[in-house]
Amino acid sequence: MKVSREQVAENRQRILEAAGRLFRAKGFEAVTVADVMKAASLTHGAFYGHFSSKDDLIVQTLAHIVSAGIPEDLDLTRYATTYLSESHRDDIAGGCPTAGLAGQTIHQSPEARAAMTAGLREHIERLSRSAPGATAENKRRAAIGSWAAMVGAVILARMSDDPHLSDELLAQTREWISPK
Amino acid sequence: MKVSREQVAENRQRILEAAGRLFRAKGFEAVTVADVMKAASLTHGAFYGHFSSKDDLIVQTLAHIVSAGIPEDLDLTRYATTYLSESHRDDIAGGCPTAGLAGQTIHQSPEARAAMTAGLREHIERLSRSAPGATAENKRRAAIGSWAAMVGAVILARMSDDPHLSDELLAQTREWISPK
DNA sequence: TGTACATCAGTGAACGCGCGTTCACTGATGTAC
DNA sequence: TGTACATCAGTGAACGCGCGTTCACTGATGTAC
Repeated sequence: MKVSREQVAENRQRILEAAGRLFRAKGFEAVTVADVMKAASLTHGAFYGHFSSKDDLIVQTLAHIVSAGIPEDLDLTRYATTYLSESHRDDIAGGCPTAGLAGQTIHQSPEARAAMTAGLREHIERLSRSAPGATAENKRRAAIGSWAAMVGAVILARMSDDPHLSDELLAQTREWISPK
Repeated sequence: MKVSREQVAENRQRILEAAGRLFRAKGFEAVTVADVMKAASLTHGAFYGHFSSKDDLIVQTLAHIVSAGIPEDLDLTRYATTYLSESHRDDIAGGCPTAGLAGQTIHQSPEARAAMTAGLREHIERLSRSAPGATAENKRRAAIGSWAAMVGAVILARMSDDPHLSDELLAQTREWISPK
């Protein structure tokens, strides 16, 4: 049955939201179109009214998700503390899309990589503003180095099946970034 | 036709080698059992004589690949320079398995994660020996922080579809790690 | 050392399940009068 | 404002391809005598 224009827009948002969480939690390939639609409380047939293909959904989801959740004005040290927390490590579905999806996006479509790259560029710029350093160049270097360490540490901490090593990765990276 | 014992062992090595390169290049899910066997110059039917399932192949491949390629005695700064080089970024199939597969191993079997964790633990220990710092604790912290940054930077550099940004990620992370 | 035969690694066809995608149909929406 | 009808978002069954896995068969290996 036909639904109202607002309902259509809301359904599309629900699909993107569900896809965002599922992709982060399980990875692009392990999530089926039917999974996403079920999580959005729709049937899978309706999918192609919103997106042209699963690849298209991936691109739209990344574009929808990457820029969300970065605070406009952030303090790098405080951000690192939150980012490298155990609760962020454990919240894969709701956590940083870069940590959750960057490794897999390498093997996705050029459009998907472009969406992630746009998010990365913006992320670095925002971090640069509050990064330590006398010159703009030093600030940018600190932003990039810290961001690489944060993303790497969360990925490794999530991968580790040893809780003690996982906690240590987060704590040591936190302390290693801050005194710099 | 039956083949000699040595041939069997050699075939198994070829399968693991081929799987290692293909998994890194394309990801676990995008590579089929037939792809791997073809790359090893065998037919797909022979696969189950060597491994009990594709999941089993993933575990065996990770165990085979993780500890290989780490120099016994390494200098952290020199290692970082090589690791954060453009040629390492571009050699996904032959490059570091952690950078290539850590993000996806999070979603694999407990055995696969255990194999990667074992490699990670060993890697950190080796890096700790040559890391800067007065105490063992400081050395270990530097090793973990540097390793997280290296892995993160290579993943982000490979993900970026902007060659300039990609090069910058490597160069800045290199410089950010060294002066520490 | 030579021969006969049991073993078993590899072959390639086949199976069956799951997933992306399509499509005829339904019925609420929203527009034309 | 009310009514009639065209539109079109969503439904759910169906399709077809690809992939993991199985299996009957082949023929070289390697062992027993």
